Amino acid sequence: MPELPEVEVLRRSLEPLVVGATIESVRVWNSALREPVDRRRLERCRGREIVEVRRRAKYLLLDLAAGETLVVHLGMSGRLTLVEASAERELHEHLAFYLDSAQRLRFRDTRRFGLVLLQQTAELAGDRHFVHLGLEPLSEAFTGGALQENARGRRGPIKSFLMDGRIVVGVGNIYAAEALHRAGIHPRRSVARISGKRWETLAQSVRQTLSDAIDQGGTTLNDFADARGESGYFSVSLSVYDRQGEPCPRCGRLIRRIVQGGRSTFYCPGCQR
DNA sequence: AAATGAACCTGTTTGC
DNA sequence: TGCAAACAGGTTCATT
Repeated sequence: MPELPEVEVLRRSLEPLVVGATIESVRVWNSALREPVDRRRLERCRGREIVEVRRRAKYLLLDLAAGETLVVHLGMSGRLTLVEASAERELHEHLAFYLDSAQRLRFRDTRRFGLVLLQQTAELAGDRHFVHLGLEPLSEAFTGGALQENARGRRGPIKSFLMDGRIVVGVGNIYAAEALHRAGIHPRRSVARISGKRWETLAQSVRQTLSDAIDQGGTTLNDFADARGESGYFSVSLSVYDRQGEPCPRCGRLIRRIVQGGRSTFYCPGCQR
């Protein structure tokens, strides 16, 4: 479900709701996520104030007082929403943080590919989940030149390259397809056959696609929602993703679906070369 | 080293 | 109608 825009939308919606609140207790109903939830370690959240809400790649970071950070990853189907403390436990609600505001931060994740852990804030950069992560696509460092540099010695398809978190983070299956369409680049094109000029176009396309999606509240296909449970509406702006058989909004040719690395790829055969 | 495929898990859609 | 296969927004591991 959540790629960079969705996590950023969640971050922005959550920030004003929880910064300044103190976590009174933590409840874990099911610890079997992507990695087992460490209940004892999570107990350290008790009595801590949430001082900042940040994002790195697709990870949401809740900085707590006294130098520790709650790390949350939504996997494919995760949701993090703020509800009344007394609300009934929802199906697939695996854990929750009860706040002093009489609300609880509910983590629900149908497929359990998500992740929740506590880490020392100062140790985050070196944590195994973060140490190999590539460029933030909305940062100054993300340029066509940087992409081209990272592509040296590689020959694989550009779509897989864009989805490789060691190169650039936050771009998943939806936005890789959309950014390549925007840039006019065929998803199967080898990274060894992309000109310097087109690398710049691509970097701009990735940036613009992600920013537009954030502005529109993210993409809700099935169940993405922000901290208040609101859906995003970027899905109406999708040009190619899940639109096989429909006309390309730019040139009118019919959108095609292929499979790359076991994932669906959607593209326009007319304007993507 | 880079590229590929499979695995993790549950729910929904598609095809026979 | 019923059942099985295919598929879904991510990440990581094993194998070429």
